[in-house]
Amino acid sequence: MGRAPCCDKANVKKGPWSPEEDAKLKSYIEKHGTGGNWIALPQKIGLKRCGKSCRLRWLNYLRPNLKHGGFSEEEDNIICSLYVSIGSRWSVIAAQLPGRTDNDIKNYWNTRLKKKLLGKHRREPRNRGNYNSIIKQESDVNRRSSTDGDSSSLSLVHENNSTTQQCWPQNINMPVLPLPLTLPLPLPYTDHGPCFNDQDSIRKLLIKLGGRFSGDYYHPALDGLNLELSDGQQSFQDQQLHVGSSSSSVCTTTTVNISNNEVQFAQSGDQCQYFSAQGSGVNTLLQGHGSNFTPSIEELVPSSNFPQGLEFLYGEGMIDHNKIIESTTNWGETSTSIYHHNSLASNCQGLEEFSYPGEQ
DNA sequence: AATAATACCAACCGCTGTCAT
DNA sequence: CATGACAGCGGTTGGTATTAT
Repeated sequence: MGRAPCCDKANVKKGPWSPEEDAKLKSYIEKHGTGGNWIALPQKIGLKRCGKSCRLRWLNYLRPNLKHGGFSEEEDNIICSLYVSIGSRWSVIAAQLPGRTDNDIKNYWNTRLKKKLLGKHRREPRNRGNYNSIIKQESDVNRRSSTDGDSSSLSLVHENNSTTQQCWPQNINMPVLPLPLTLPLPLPYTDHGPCFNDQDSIRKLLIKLGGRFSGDYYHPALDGLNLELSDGQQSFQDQQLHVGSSSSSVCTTTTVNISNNEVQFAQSGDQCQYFSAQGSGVNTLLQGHGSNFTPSIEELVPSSNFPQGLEFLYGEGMIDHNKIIESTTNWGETSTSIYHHNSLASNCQGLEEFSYPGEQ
């Protein structure tokens, strides 16, 4: 038996919210709170909206202290770092970015950051003339000062500091490999055919980008993108994982335990979060491992309870069953990020061997 | 100027987790 | 323990603005 619908769909308004509806919802919640029951809320207010819709509107738009658009470089860094670390756990990522909603971050990632990753020039932020945009501009306190800030993020600065090609955003710190510096060509972006939307492509890219995620750990086997290690090196403890940016004040410790068919992922620090998964999901998650794996990526991605879709970061056979993996994650270390090397030339190194599916 | 293509983002949908009964 | 209801989450869609042809 399926779940009953949360509302009478026939008598519920859908689509964009009007200013009047926003005002009603906002003033009611500010006065009375949600009452812990979103479903009943619209009736109390006299809105012909689904409770879920009210909740979403409040959380994503009307809630105080929300920021819209205008993501800073620092926020870009954090989003990218966390995406690499934990995948599309947008609510978790949003929790690290005050004033941001998961929906906002998700949209931002899907429409911009992913493309930045491949060096796709993105257009100037648009000034949409609708009602929401007006609100947005009003609340957009931290909008980037100019699109230069954005375009700079698209400029590749070689080690000689000369701007050369569009590549990885300048201040987004991506994993780098201990490779001789070779400037990659800009990655072509297209919405058609093999593209970055393909998770496998993303995985390949990030894996190639991510031969090392900790400067404290180095294995010569990682040189030249040889990511395989022998069986004996499957447990990593107390590896440092630096994520964040220089000005971030958030510091957490991440601990992952994989044992007894259970995965636990805990973070402590300014904000404490705890995740765990167990049962068949873990098996699914961990299945398919082989004898070879990539320790550096395992370091990078301490959470083995990746949600579906994150396994692309590992590739096949990179997680071992019943191993206990501990990793500390320090957010906001003095170094810029998870990826340790902060020159953009380095940031782009990993791209050199990246190729699209079907491409040589 | 008209049309098509692209980019962006608010909102919806459906699933899962949690809690009360 | 089973069931139902709700909250929360992530993926997806649809509308609209902007840009390209």
